[in-house]
Amino acid sequence: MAKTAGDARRNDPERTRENILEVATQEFAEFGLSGARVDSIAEKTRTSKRMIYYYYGSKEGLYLAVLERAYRKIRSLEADLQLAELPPDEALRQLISTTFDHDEQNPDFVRLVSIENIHHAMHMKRSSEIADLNISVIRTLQDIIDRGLATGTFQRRADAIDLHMLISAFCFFRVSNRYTFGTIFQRDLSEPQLYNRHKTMISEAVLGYLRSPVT
Amino acid sequence: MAKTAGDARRNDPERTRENILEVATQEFAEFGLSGARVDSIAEKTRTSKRMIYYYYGSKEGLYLAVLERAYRKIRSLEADLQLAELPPDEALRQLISTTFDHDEQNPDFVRLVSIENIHHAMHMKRSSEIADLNISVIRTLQDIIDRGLATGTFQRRADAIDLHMLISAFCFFRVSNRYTFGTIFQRDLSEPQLYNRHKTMISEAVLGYLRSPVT
Amino acid sequence: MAKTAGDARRNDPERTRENILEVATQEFAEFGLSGARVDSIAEKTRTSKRMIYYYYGSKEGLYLAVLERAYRKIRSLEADLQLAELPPDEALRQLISTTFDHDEQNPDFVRLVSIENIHHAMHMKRSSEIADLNISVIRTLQDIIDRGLATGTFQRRADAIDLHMLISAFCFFRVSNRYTFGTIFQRDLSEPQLYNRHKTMISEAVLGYLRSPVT
Amino acid sequence: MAKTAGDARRNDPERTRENILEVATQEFAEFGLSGARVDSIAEKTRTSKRMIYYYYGSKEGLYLAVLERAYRKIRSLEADLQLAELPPDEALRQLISTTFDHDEQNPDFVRLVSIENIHHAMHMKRSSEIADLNISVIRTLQDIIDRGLATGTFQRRADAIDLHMLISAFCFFRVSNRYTFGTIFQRDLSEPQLYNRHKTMISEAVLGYLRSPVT
DNA sequence: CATGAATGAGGATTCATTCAT
DNA sequence: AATGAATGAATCCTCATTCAT
Repeated sequence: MAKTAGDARRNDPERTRENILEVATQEFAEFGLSGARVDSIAEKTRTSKRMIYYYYGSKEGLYLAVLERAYRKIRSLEADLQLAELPPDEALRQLISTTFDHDEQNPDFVRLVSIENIHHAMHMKRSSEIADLNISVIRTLQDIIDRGLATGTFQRRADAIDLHMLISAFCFFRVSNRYTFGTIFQRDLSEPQLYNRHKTMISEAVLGYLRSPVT
Repeated sequence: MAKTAGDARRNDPERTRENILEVATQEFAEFGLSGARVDSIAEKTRTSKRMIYYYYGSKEGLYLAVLERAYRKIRSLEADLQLAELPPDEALRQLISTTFDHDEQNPDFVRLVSIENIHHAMHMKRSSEIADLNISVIRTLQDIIDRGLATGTFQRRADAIDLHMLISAFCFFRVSNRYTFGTIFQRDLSEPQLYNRHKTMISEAVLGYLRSPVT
Repeated sequence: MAKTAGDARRNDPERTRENILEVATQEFAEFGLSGARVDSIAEKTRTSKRMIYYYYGSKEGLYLAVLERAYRKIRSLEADLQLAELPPDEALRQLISTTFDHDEQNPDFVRLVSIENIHHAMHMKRSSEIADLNISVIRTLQDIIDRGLATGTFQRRADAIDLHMLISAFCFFRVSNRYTFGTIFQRDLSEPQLYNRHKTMISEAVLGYLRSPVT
Repeated sequence: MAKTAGDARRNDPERTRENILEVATQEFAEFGLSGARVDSIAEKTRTSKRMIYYYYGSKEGLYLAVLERAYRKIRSLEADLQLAELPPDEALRQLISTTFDHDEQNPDFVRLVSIENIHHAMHMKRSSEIADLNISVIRTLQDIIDRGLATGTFQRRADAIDLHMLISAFCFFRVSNRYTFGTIFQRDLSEPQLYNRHKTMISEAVLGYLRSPVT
């Protein structure tokens, strides 16, 4: 009997591994590390619980693999940015827009990061892969700041990492705290009409900060 | 055997309840809802596991009580603000400073809110107490915005809730994402020297936003 | 409803613990540490698997408790020996007889010790209780040796621990190696007629050793 | 691609089988039948887990092969003894010395026998090879006894199998119970200085037994 | 002769919760 | 108001073994 192209079940370990990671990503993002159930993950998989242990060794091993995969995605996204040609303020707007959209479109990632913080980033620290995240975004930001100061667009010599935090904080919070914020203020943060308003707000706030003279 | 007045252990249910909540707050903040262990909480308590069930019914009941207690603290803090007399920009700086300091000094609260978001604010929604959180800060902010526009200090008619989110996001993120951010950027966000720099940054960003004309 | 004397199930933790130990002793002696099944032990108990963990924490914890209990029995037996009044050779014969009978009658103990040796006495070493086994038998033996030399009954100043080993070795081996020895030599070592012959043999060998002059 | 003569890895099944047995011997001796892990054995092998099943069918099959190999070694050793020319007591001393040294130098064998006893010699019984162990040592011993009685060196008509047990017991116990004995009496039985003392002791005890008149 | 992928069945352990007093 | 003992139902994980090539 010839192997048909569609019979990937038995012979495509890479696909099996990926399938496990996809399912696990959702479960961990939904319930957290302790809250997620290996049994539940296995059921939603095309394979069995046994294979999860075969490939990832333990629940924590699986969680780490999920985390690494999530960060790998981001890294490639950040690396793709081509902002060197744009004027500084425009480049910054674009960078903010990218971050904003990313978090908005990847609530699983946002939740995984929240979860990892609950665990004191313990797994991330142990991961050589994630720890090495050479955050290219910082270099990009530094370049924007330098160019902005040179052209006089910006007045303030901001620290690139601080600036990244300012941007990230808002983009991240909108998603991470969607539920409590929405409950308290009866406002659905995923409403489309808030989308542009918020993106503008964070952009203007950041630009406002960089433009304002140091007193 | 007569109960003596000093024997508060057996005769002060209020103290016992409070003691349980204190311990539980730390445990839930540290390990999350599923991660926390009732046994572990009980051990650190001056009373027994049985009492937790006696007073709070279930693990979730205890968690909810912890959450309500955490929000109760905040509410009183926000209500204490006396900013009406200050000029708008000064009032805003003070409000931001208060939020900033609060989150910095209450990492347990920040973590509890993160955890509650992982749970889709499900418990918060069910709590009549928390849902009723009469967010006075919004009224305070609205007043500041109005006064700022009237005096010409601000140019932008911002939405008070949006503004609150802008402020909260940064203050909250600094604490909630301390671990992952610290790991990736090798920067300890609790370092004292960052404290003022960050507080200034968020203040200037918000003020910059309000000052800048709408294009 | 008054507690009846017979209703020991719920209210006699000591009896429950003892019951677990009895069953576990048999299972560990029969199948070894890794071979024994917690489920199987639980089934044979008057209580549930959960209680095993409640009382002993883990399979190893249970195994250690079983081991400690086994040694505790021996210790009290050894301490009961009253040999000071007997002539040295008679005292020695009696001591040997006691050891011989003990091992013959307690194959579970012999097997547990064999098992513990397979584990490099790892659990025993960790047990403060067993490690402290103040082996009174050594003092008894030393006294017999000293008296025998004084009276001229013995010619050889033997080391008490060596002598204990000489005696133990034979008594223990008869039981511990019953199966392989029996299979190879087609001889059932538990046959009653071998009992006296073997007891005499070890006695005479030991006495022969002590009596013979050092060359 | 032609197989080269030197590529023994793929082409020497006998060597592969032997390699598996060597590794398995250590693992079974170290952890027992249930304690040993097929995975662990496979990893330490030059081949794969699948080959173990290919050659030995099952874990028990492998264990049996290990056991048979261990006994095969012994048999050849015992057969090599050339004691007929020596005077009876000297022959006995030599036989004891050989047994003593063998056990001392082959702790793996001693442990395997202990393990097999835990399993009631079940595998040994099923093995036609081991069951047929034509214990030449018994004939040797019988010859020594007979000659000793004839020459008047010995007074006691001992049973050859009993005598073998007496000798084996001590030699075996020294190794099999090394760990528990060492722990209880704080004495390292593998110390070189004990070596001669113990060898002499067992020799003198056995000779003392044979020399002493039956009362 | 050789192998990487796959797995069903079981095994140890944990957890929130309740019982009986 | 308070509690020590007890527990059913998961939950994570492991193990010897087989499949397909």
